[in-house]
Amino acid sequence: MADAITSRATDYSQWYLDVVKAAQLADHSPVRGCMIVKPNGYALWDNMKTVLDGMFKQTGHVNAYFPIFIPQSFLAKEADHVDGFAKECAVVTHSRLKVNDDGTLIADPASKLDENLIVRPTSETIIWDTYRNWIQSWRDLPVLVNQWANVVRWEMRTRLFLRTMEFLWQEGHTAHATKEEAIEETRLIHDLYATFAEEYMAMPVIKGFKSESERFAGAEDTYTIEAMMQDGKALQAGTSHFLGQNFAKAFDCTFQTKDNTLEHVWATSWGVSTRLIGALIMTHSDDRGLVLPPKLAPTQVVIVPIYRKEHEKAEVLGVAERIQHELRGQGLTVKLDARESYRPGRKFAQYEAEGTPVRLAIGPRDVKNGVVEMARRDTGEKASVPQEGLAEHIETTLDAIQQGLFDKALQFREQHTSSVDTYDAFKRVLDEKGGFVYAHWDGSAETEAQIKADTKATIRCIPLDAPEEDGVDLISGKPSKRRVVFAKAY
RNA sequence: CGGGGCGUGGCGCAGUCCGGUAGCGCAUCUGCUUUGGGAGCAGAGGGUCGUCGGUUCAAAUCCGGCCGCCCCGACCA
Repeated sequence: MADAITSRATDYSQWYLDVVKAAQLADHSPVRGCMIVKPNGYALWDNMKTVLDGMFKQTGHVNAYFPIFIPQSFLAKEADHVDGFAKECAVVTHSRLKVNDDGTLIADPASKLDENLIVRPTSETIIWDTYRNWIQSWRDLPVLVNQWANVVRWEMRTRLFLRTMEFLWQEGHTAHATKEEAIEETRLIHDLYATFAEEYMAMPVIKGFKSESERFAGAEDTYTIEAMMQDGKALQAGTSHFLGQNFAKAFDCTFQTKDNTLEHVWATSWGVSTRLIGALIMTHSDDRGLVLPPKLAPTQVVIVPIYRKEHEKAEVLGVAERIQHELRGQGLTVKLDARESYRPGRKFAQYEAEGTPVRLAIGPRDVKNGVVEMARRDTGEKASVPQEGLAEHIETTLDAIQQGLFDKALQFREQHTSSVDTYDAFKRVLDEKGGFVYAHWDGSAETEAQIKADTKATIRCIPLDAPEEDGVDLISGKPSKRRVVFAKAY
């Protein structure tokens, strides 16, 4: 391995799980491949949801909810969609159990369903079956609906947060009168996801669209945001799909236009999932545990009181409570950890593992001097700070942490991004350095498949901002107009 | 489904080769002393060793079947 990738990366999986365990985000459940999201981890998801939900609503979207069960026949209506999802569906075939004479339980043969139900792997089909009835006229459009839900995909191999059998997500499903409007919606959400990733998660992303082979099953175009994890592998963090009229045609969803013609509606769908928790962990964490961006951290500031004697305790806790009150008054989330069963050092280590951005320690010395000790999770820096004007100081620090995390992640990505012109160089860079590799591609599925077979790298996206540049395909030698991003991916 | 590995208190493991009736670390509980970087000491609780069968005076250990899990490949937000 090149020195560019730390030793941590060679054993990334173990390290990653250690971090997760240390922070008590989740455990493996008795149900294979499913996750238990513990309160700490769920608080993080809650914060992400709140921000995203606000962004959706600001852009005119509304929430709704559709059934978890999808009739099997629905799935068959869009050919590409079936191809993509048929192999990973949980199927409900019976409606009740029966206790045998010997005490064993079986699915009651008498309760076999007339038609199997699929546990949704995604909701396009049942939603478009519904939209057919909702949409009659151009006056009914657009439909801008989002759903917060769980979905199930029967994966062969799972990985905590990144690929679980059941996961939580939001899925937006919109219907429009024109192709242009649907594409505009697709791009709007794509931008929204990128903004969320960069401004809230402090995770730089590359915006682009997918090659045909990586496209969502049933989409005409898939826009993606791709992030780089600390081991140099790519993670698809969110996708926004332009579905054309595919689902409208499959589900016969038409509307009457102003010109009194009958047309199929244009569609989009888009989603992000609990995979973002994994993305956040793998982007910022270090060997001491999680590092959370202040804008999403469930607790932004933790206060650890330190004292020996009873009179010290009264003084210290008095100041600590006053500071907590002040900071809360400024809109910060603050936790005062006054547990007496644990010593300060242990608390320090605990909140470092949990990723709390700012820690304040207050002891008799600080009380006497009118200061507190402030420690930053991202840099580990500790400083003595006056109690006077503390809230402003902390707000400034939180902003600096938020920005610092983004800058650090961006710098890491740039250090692990290469540009190559020959297949030999491509293979060498992937092998020795990893990361993102910009290279020319002739647009053929053959080249793409060949590269994947040889190197396990895939085209992560065709970047939107890639400049026009003449070049030749790595393998075929055919002309190419711009570079695409290759990487090994999760 | 192919190739490897593993099932022993809540978690992580040793013991298996060479059978003798289960142990270590962490965690938990009690008490005392501690508290500015993961406390110390003393004591306590908790496991029919994945499962079924076989061999044996005796099985976590040997033999056979089954079940489950993990890692690597094909599938994937």
